[in-house]
Amino acid sequence: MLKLSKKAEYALMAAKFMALNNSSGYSSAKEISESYQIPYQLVAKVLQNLVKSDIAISAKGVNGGFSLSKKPDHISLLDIIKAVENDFKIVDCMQINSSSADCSNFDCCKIKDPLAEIQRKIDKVFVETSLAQIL
Amino acid sequence: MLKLSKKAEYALMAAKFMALNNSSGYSSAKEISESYQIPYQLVAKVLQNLVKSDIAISAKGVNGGFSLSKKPDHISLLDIIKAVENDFKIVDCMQINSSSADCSNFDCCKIKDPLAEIQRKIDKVFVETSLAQIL
DNA sequence: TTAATATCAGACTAATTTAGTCCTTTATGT
DNA sequence: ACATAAAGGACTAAATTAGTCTGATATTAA
Repeated sequence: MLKLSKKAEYALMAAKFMALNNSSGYSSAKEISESYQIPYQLVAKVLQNLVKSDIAISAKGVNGGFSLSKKPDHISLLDIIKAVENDFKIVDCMQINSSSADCSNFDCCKIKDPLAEIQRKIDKVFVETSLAQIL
Repeated sequence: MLKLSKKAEYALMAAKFMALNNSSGYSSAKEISESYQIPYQLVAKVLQNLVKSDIAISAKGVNGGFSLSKKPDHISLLDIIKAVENDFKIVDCMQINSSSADCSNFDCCKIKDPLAEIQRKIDKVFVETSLAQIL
């Protein structure tokens, strides 16, 4: 537990691939899938998520593919991970608008506030590391 | 994802309970389960794990239960979490003795080393927070 | 204008992990 | 003896994650 999902891993790898191969135009899902041995359909989904989050741009058709929309040092690991994960929280009640409907311990929980602080520190780790730093 | 397990949450809550009720001798699994609305069997397991990791001591029989073996400021959140989780790693290959048998990307993975650094920072967050700080 | 390539998108299935339960045994105090 | 409580293992249920399938749309090149 406290594990990154495969989607998050693949997103980081795909982003790295695009950063390294930026000069040669678009990188296709197939290319990335083959060179990193990642299931094609999965990495394709992940790349689409990156596009939706404005981390990458895409081009359809022959010679199409994906390309980063920003410089690697302007993309944090948190940007990338949040593009593919809908909840990057150590406990459910860290979600915005969380209430007692989401957690049976909501009202009697004694560790919420300390965990919020932990959450903040973890976010910080991922915000402070840029894609450029993992190339 | 990147979520703490319920076991980890319950372990933190149970540890906090024991810290707060230290003066009144042993805290039983039943007591903790009822006051925090945690399934009895689960918190019992978690408490047994804390004993195995020398974070708590136990006493069987009437008036028995569990009690912290150290002062709260000498117990880190990582101590508590590791007592109930066997892998507190953001990716599988951070496990000791990990090899290409555990990850199909082991050899071609380009994000291993950077993630190891992230892992180190996350561990630091949990090591540096003591049980005393969440009371 | 047809064929090939590639993204987009959603539903679906399979696999794995996590959460929770049940049952039996062992120990201890009254 | 009896009630209480931890120890421990096997098991089931629920939820999440990983991966697949199918079809649509857009673009380039022959």
